[in-house]
Amino acid sequence: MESRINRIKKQLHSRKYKLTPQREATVRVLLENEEDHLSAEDVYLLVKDKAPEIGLATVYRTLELLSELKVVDKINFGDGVSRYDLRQEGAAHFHHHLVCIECGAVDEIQEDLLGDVEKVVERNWHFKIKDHRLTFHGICHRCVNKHTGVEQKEQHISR
Amino acid sequence: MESRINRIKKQLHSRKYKLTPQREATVRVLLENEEDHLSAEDVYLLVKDKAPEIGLATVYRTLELLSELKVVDKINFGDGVSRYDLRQEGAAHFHHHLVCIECGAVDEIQEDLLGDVEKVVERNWHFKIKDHRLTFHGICHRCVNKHTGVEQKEQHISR
DNA sequence: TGTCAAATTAGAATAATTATAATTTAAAAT
DNA sequence: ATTTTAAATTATAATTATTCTAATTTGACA
Repeated sequence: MESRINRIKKQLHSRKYKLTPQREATVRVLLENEEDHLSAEDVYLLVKDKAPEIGLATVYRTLELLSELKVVDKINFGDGVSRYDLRQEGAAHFHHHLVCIECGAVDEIQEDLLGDVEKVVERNWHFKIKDHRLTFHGICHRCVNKHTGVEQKEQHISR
Repeated sequence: MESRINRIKKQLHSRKYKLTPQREATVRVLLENEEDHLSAEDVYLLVKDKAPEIGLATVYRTLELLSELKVVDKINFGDGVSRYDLRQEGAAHFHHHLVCIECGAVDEIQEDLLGDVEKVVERNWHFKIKDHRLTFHGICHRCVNKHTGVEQKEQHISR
């Protein structure tokens, strides 16, 4: 964990930014909650434990900065809040997500499944791909198991 | 166009909703701007020409309703606003998008390129897919042509 | 025609995010 | 060590998008 923070520190320095105590506390929260998809508000509340004097605006600014550096990705699952998701170190692309329309769980797929699709898109649409966002909406393995076949037909997306 | 509206009308009726004048005006705006990715505010301003007395809240409610019926899809490209995109009639899945990080253009891919990927996901993650969202970020064919090879390396995402 | 539920309206309220102005911090230069 | 300077932070205000509320209107149908 310390080494990971150090590498992020170097990334910041290489772009002439500093790793201030507030920024460090924010990064630690993200590392400690790598599995989750935290909103800025969520991060703020967690960071307050480490650095009670921090302001919400600073958290927003820090997350924005980390986005720029590709340390986190900003993503929106349609519930009106932006969420911030740590990118695997060195990953060229954002990972994929499985959003359960029943229980709301968000699972991650770290493998890149889009290699072939991207080749097709670049060739046929003459579009130079830099990154991608892929999210599947459906029923997660936990909820599938909870169900009989009949009930599964009645699901639909809602807010 | 009229027949398309009629079919939407039937869809509404089958769920016990009415096609009120406000709803019809909203649907017309969406049909007339099928290529675009309008925000609720955009739709509101356009609908006002047809039905000046309409309220913004009604537009939101109508768009929400059309989402439920899968006539439109609600999508967010990360700029803080939800946008509403007409679904091709009868399409089982949402279409894909190409977002240009340089000029901001959003192009559509109507073909479903995810068939194989979805099979893998359903099998390996035991996830029952109902729908998907796929967006590529990169440089569109128009901007690629504007550029020399060198300049292309300098692009990055910003807000 | 009267009744009733659904839909709409204007405007208030809420929630997320960004901007502002004053203050603090910390590195670099003297 | 002190001064300088730019960057960063804070508290708070402002803005923007979206949803809620209460009162009113509409329209199908008994």
